[in-house]
Amino acid sequence: MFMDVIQAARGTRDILPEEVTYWQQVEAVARDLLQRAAYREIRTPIFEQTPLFERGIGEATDIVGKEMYTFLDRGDRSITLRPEGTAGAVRAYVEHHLHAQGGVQRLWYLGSMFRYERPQAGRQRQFHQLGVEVLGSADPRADAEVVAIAAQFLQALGIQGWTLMLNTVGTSADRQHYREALVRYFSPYAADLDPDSQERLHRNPLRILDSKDPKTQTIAQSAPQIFDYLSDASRQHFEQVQALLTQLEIPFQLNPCLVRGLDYYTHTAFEFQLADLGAQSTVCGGGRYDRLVTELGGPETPAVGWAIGLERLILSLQNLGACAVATPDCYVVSRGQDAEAQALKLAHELRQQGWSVELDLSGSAFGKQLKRAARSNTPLCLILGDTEAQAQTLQLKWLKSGEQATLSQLELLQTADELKAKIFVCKKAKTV
RNA sequence: GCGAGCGUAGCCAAGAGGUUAAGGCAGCGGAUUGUGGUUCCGCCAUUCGUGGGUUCGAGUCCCAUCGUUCGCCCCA
Repeated sequence: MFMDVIQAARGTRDILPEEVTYWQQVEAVARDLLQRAAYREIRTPIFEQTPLFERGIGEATDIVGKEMYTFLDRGDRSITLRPEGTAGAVRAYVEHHLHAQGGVQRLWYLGSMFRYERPQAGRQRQFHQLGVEVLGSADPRADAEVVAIAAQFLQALGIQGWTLMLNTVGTSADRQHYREALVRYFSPYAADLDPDSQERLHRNPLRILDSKDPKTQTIAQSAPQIFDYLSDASRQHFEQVQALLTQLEIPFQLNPCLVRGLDYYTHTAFEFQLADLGAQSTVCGGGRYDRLVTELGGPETPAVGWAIGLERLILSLQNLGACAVATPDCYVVSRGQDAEAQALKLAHELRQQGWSVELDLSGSAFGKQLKRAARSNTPLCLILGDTEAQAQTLQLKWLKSGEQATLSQLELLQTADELKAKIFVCKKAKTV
């Protein structure tokens, strides 16, 4: 090439047509499932005022501390590309007084999120999340419903072998007591902890629990458990969630080390993990966040939700094998000026009747065009040459059997519905 | 942000300082000037991510830079 080719920015990537098939499948399954569960889609801006995330996610979190795409716009406002979806959804909920509609609001969203991180497989700077939020219910059934929908979603996509990790982080009061206990427990071992954990001892001792350092892990094994520091109400909530999941036959694994990274979580915390994703095994993370709505200026509103990382989900889906690609109903081949014009018109009219039609534009020999028709996997091929153009006819060719007949163009359009039924049968036979 | 590996055509890939840069897939053209998935033939990188340097000589060595992959941190 003559010039340097400009590449997609670091941590971003193009989703090419072949892969888009997977995205469409995921989106279709999500829409269907969420609609059946009475969730309503919400679309919020891709950027927000920076303080929304600072307040909502928490100043001390890594996301706010070092991963946000923040910049000043031309009016000197601090703007941030959303690093997650919950803050924006809750902001909209508060701003538009959705709580005034009363009852429970079930929302879902799907879109791009942005975090300034080192890219890896399953981790981009621009990535996509599907998320749900149930606002206005403190009932453990809401926690269970949300988890159940995530499980159903994975199941509907044919993803097996996930592990559901479950924990509770209690209320902020519970957590405060627990935190103190952890500091008391870990302090004598401070010198034996890995450097990261030493640093966390006073800043965020809960995080020490999921350190990957072997020595730290050994020490953490006998650390006090959150379960012993829960209030009766918190404990009861967590036990009910577990009972409900058991009743729904959703297997889970209690993981007292599971600590979610965002400040707003209370009570239930959970993660769905997939074995085939390497270091980025968490495909879905969520939990209850009873304090966030008031934090953002709304009325006291308990809430629970999750987000699924679509890139990771699709990586796993691709490991399962190919996704069915939609093939056209028919492929139109033509040669010669009149025939080419008539073929274009025919394709146009067939599409108007609901057909999906691919028109060969190459102008190359019939042999080449037929070759392409065969490769396109379509059941039917229409052939127009000079002879057909003059007689206003066409050759109708079934590619699998090779059976071919002459038909007037008018006749084709009149019997399009019957033919379409036959095409449907051919396609079905192929996919079986 | 830290550590390590990698970067040769649209894709996979040989190449280990000596020079016309293997091979396969895909693509395009032809054998077959109006009929398909086979076969055969031909074409398809003045250049090895980019920029410097070492050398008589660099895809091969060195440095930088960009990208990518893996791990850490963290998260979806």
